[in-house]
Amino acid sequence: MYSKEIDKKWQKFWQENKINKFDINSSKPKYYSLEMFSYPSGSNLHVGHWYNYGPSDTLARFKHLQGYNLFHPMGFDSFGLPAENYAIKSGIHPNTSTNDNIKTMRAQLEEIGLMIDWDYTLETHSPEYYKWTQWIFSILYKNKLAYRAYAPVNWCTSCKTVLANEQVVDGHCERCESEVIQKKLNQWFFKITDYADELLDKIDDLDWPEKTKKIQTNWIGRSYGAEVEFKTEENINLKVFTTRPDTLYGVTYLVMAPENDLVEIFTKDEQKQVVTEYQNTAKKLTDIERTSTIREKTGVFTGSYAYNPVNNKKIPIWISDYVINSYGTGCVMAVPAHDERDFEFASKYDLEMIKVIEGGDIPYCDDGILINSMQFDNMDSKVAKEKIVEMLTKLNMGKKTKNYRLKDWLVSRQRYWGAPIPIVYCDDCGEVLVPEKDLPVLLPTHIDFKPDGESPLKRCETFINTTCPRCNKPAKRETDTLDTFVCSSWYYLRYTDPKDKEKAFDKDIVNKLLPVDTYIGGAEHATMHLIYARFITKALRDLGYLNFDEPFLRMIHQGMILGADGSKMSKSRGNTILPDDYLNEYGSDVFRLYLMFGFTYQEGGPWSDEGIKSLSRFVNRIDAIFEKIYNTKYNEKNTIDEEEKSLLHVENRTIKAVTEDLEAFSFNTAIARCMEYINELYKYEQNNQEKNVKLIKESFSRFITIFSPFAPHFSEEIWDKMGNENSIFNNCWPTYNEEYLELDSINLPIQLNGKLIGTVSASKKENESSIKEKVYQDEKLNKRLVDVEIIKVIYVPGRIYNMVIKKQ
RNA sequence: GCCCAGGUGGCGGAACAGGUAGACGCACAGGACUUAAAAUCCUGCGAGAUUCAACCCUCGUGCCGGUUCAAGUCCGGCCCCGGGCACCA
Repeated sequence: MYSKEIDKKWQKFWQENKINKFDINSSKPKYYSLEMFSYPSGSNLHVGHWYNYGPSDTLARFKHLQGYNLFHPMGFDSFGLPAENYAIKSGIHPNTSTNDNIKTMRAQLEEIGLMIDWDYTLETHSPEYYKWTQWIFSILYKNKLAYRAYAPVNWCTSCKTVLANEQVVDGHCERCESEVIQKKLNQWFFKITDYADELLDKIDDLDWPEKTKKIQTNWIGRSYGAEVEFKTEENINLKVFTTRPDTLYGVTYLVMAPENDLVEIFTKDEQKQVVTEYQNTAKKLTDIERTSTIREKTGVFTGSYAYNPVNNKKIPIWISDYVINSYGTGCVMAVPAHDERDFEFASKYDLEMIKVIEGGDIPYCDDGILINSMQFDNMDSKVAKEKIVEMLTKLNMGKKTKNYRLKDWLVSRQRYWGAPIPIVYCDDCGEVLVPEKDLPVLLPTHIDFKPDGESPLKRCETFINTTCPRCNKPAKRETDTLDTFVCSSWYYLRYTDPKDKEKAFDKDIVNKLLPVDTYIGGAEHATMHLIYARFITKALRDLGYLNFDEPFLRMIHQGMILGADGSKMSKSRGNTILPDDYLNEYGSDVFRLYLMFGFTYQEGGPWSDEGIKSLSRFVNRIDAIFEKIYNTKYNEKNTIDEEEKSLLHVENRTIKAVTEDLEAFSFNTAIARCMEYINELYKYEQNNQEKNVKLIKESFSRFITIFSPFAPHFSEEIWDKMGNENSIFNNCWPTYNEEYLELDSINLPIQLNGKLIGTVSASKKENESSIKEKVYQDEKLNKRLVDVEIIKVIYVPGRIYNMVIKKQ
């Protein structure tokens, strides 16, 4: 009987016999199977961990059995806020708690029984790792892909740190859900926008969930249009970005964001007071208030005018908070007749509207035929867009351009538990990069953690005070640390040789082992980790450190396991499922089998105690039939008759289906096929007086091999009991035999006008007249065909025989 | 508001490329074994009508319509649920 003791027995065996060892020099084709690494939390593994790592281990073992040189590493994303917040509460140093947690977590991961070579592990908080995270920063810095800027940034009032745009959800912090406000600060950025086009264009090549690709596409948000310059009274060229240059003759005013630096220049004395008041009001609004589409639009006139480059029309310059300063030029040309927002604004302030596209009521926002546009009249919008931009280019008053929603990645954080940014500030030399030989810039260990809006490192004199690497005079260190997403943006590269002391990774080794063949992890990383990792890979490629374009060829998101009540598991609801409880009762394999069988992997769903019981039953059923077959003296025969053919048919169908289902991450149907085989085996065992024992044993042996990735401990135990010397994982994945895949005869559905009226027994290749004969010979079918006129017969061999009759 | 997924028995979920809807499992019911129960094994199990009994008799994949010999699957419109973006000019 299968139990937790069997898990332990084989986990020990695998370790002692180095069954999970990865050999970089193997001549077999590589398969890099990766799951998103975890944050080492203090509590035990939850169902989510099992659901991520269990099924993906099945895939990994399957690939190993198929003859691939499996690379399946595991590590820890160990920098980050939870450890620091815990330290603030408990006084326990993050380094202590993190190391303890990793120890616990690794022991728990080993209890799952994963095919992992723990020689290839990493912890992002160790100096051996973050030295190279700092190195990544250095090479980006040297190549102008990392820069420092004074800019408005997102500030989490509770975490007391800045956040990247990607980490702000509905105006709230992605982690703690506190309100996020705007602050102007000196911060570090990675120039991800340099890669906007490639990140977007290469999405098509990825075998990722369509949804995730769509989210990234929208996040990057490329729009094509034109930059148009409007000369102002002050003889300054005011630039705007528009996707609708075809509506240029309909521009009746310009609007700038209130915080735009140019506002001051255009504000006339008599408008100074209202403008300043408006700017102050706008500043006080939170992002949520300001970007709410329900809010009525507001704005004020600056007092200045500009001239439309195409017809010299004099138009007023307004400011309004419906314009976003960080997108485009922070100034837009307003066409109230053909834009809903401009229409709303113009209606409120009684501004002029000029219709330039033929169509329905204004605001008419679709493309159409131009009117009131001089020589462009009667032209279609699509053509006019090109022609008008051509003219602007000639006039030197505009050009074709594109804009992105994506902004540069803000990577600095005002927190302690992260990789220090390797920069020193010197009074003489300014901003100086710490040279590679001085890396890592170590995090000091004795520190006061209280968050006060500045990096806790700012209070650590021994850390701050240093000498300038360039001139050797006293200098001060950068006290911000790197976003933990920087650490996780390159870990899949470090895995390939995590003990390398000379470099972050070896070019030849990463080129050999990467890209990752399948990457499994949560869908919530679509606009964060998954976009950052792609960017870092592309940047490293361009800097000559590797030669592939994309880190993750295939991506799968696991769903979420809910509580038995159908809602998200939470302590407050009391619907939490603790894997440990079930592990003791049923063993790892049963727990893993249930997670694979009970849900669609990408969907997840509610937990069921009855459900896991059924998988325990299934495992015992396999055990029981195995014992019976191997320990009973049967009346033997050695012929292959109908019964044997039927067993072989189900077996080969199972091998084929399981192979295909695993490729498609359809674990539930794969296990269903295994159940069908066992059911068939029971039938054979019970219904036949004489048995082909040799055939059953061979068949079962192939079955247990394909079952081993799903239930590795149990299968290894059975394999051992069968008298095998080697591990079942030294086996080869069985291939199916075409001969037994097809049955001699099937029940061919017979239809009348597309409705089923019965079946006849036929072979898959039987000709039409033979089927017709069988139909008329069948009493019940024949009865239905009296007095009807068959107009047409559609016969798809092996599929359907449909007779079309005249309707009465 | 826009974009993307999804809606199938009492339940979890299957269904290749349009070709027997409901695989496999749970729950339930009946039977075998047992002194009995549990466990195990076997059988049945979408709804309805009809029937001594049985049946491929009718209906049925969120709703309405269409294409087709044939629709869970394709097309058009709508409803609901989940996710993403949200004044991006």
